[in-house]
Amino acid sequence: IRHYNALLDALGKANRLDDAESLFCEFEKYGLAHDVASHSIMISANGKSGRIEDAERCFRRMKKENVKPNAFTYSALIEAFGRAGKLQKAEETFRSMIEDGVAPNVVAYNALIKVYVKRGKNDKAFKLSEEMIKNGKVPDVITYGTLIDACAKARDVEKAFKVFNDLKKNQIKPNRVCYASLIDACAKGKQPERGFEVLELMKSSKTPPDIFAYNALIDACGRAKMVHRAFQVYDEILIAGLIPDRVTFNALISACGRAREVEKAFEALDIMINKYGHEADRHTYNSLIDACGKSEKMLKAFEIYNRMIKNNVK
RNA sequence: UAAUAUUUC
Repeated sequence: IRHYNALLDALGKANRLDDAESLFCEFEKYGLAHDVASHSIMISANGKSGRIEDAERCFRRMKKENVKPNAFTYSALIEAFGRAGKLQKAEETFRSMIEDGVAPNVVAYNALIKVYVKRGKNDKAFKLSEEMIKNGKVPDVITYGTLIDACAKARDVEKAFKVFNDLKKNQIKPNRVCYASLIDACAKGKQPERGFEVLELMKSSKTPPDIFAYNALIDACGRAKMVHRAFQVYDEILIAGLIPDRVTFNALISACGRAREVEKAFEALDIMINKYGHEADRHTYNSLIDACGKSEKMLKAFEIYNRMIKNNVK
């Protein structure tokens, strides 16, 4: 059964939902009964593909087959509802989890916290993190990472650092995600210098910055219209032996746009395409058009727009 | 065997 579940999961992760569904239905033929993992995999796979109704259907099917959902199942369902923007259903799922006698674990809490953050309900996110402690669950690095991200989205730099300090107070070692989120908070809060400090902190904490951290820092420079420094960070990426990705260039182009440096934006575009082989995506086009607009190069903006349509970028 | 967080906003 484990091998079949693993196969189901692989199909789901390869976005081959129909194949996964077929295999799921053939279990009986092989003399296998679906277990809780089989069902959870199907819920998760459908949820991740944005097929929330199918995910719900899988959950009902599970009940019909008298297989008891566990924490994995509920977490997957909460995540699925969150992805679909259905906050109430996510909350409802969390409650029914408790009613069904399945104690929410850290992952279930984290999943719902994330839904709150996604919906901009930071108060509820923090409240739930406190509630989890009251219920004897220990927030993990993901809990803190999610909360730091919540602060970033609210542009609350001070609170982001406060959460980061809480994390350390609780003897948790911040990982790259936490650092990148913290830099993102500095970016969104327009405090690039603190972002650079966090980058240094990463280095001194034996957590070499990854591309996420660098990209967030480029964005920090961009929002402060510090184009030159943004490109310095880009150089540092290369020195660190990392490969700049499309986000790197999009952030650079966006930075140029904010500072009305259209020429530089196109230089970055050129390097992105011709040196790294990254195709322009909708963010790239957005930033380019924005850059042209800000510099009153409307003709150029229309040209880019047409190129975007031609290349079928949605 | 399955569930949760970060960058281009």
